[in-house]
Amino acid sequence: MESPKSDRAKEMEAALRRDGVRLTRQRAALLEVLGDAEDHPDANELHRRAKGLDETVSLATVYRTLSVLEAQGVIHRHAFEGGGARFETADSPHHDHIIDLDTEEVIEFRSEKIERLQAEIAAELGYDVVHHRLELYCRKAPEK
Amino acid sequence: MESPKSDRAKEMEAALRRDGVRLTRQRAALLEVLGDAEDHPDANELHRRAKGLDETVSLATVYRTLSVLEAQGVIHRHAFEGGGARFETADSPHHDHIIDLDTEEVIEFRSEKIERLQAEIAAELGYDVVHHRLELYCRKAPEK
DNA sequence: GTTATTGCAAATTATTTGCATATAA
DNA sequence: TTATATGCAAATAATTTGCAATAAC
Repeated sequence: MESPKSDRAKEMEAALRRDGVRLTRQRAALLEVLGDAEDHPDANELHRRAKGLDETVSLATVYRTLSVLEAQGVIHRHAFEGGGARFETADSPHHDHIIDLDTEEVIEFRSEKIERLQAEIAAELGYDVVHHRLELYCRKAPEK
Repeated sequence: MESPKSDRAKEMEAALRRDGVRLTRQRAALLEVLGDAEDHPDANELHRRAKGLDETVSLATVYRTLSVLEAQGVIHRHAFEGGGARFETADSPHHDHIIDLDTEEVIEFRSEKIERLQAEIAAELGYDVVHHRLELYCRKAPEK
């Protein structure tokens, strides 16, 4: 096998068509790049990668398409500390993030317990949680 | 009583002096405003309030002073969704935030359980939490 | 009297938008 | 064909910075 992830690009493509959004050459390149991404790139990095597939993609189109995809719920936009927004496909179940302060690397995790506690706390204060943001800014623990 | 909070301004003043930072007229105004704030204002709002005490305070000085205070750990800077950074004095114990999506209002809460779980999760993945960010974006729950 | 601090205006960074042209459906 | 999308360059928004003037200590 070679690029098992391109299925994600196809799924995103389908979501666009479903909403009557035109699939341009530039968008196809961006979808491919998003589908292949194993990390959490920012708009600039996505632009850089997309240009590798189609030289004509402009940064403005990257931003515009990211907004469309986000509105469709196909990708998620994260505003981690420092720098601009970073993106990931929305096909994996909900999770929160650990950000390695030294490498900028992002690790995903999920905790049912924390999810539950959040809802409980909000409820006690008379609120419903619409969405949340839990980010742990971390350093590698010293060798045990 | 009238302004029981101004003690906070005095404490911040002391922190500045301790580090040999000069207490200018403009900084005094900002400290007063920060000390009196019961909410989580942004730089612009702080500037607006500070000008009420000293017409000569510029927005640039507000930003510069906020940076100094943050570096000293005297105030905290929060980057909630949408708009610019918002600030609060650092004298209350650590807490997280609920942001009311309809009013922009910020409610503070604290959960030992969540704090503990965060540290556990990070440890399992080989990390130490340096700091974190937990924000619940909420709407008022419908009447029971 | 020094040296930090100021206001102002210009610079930065990330992102958005107006407009004439190109293109997907 | 025709409305949607594009690239480019200019516009925003939040924040930072260079510099000559000013004011803390």
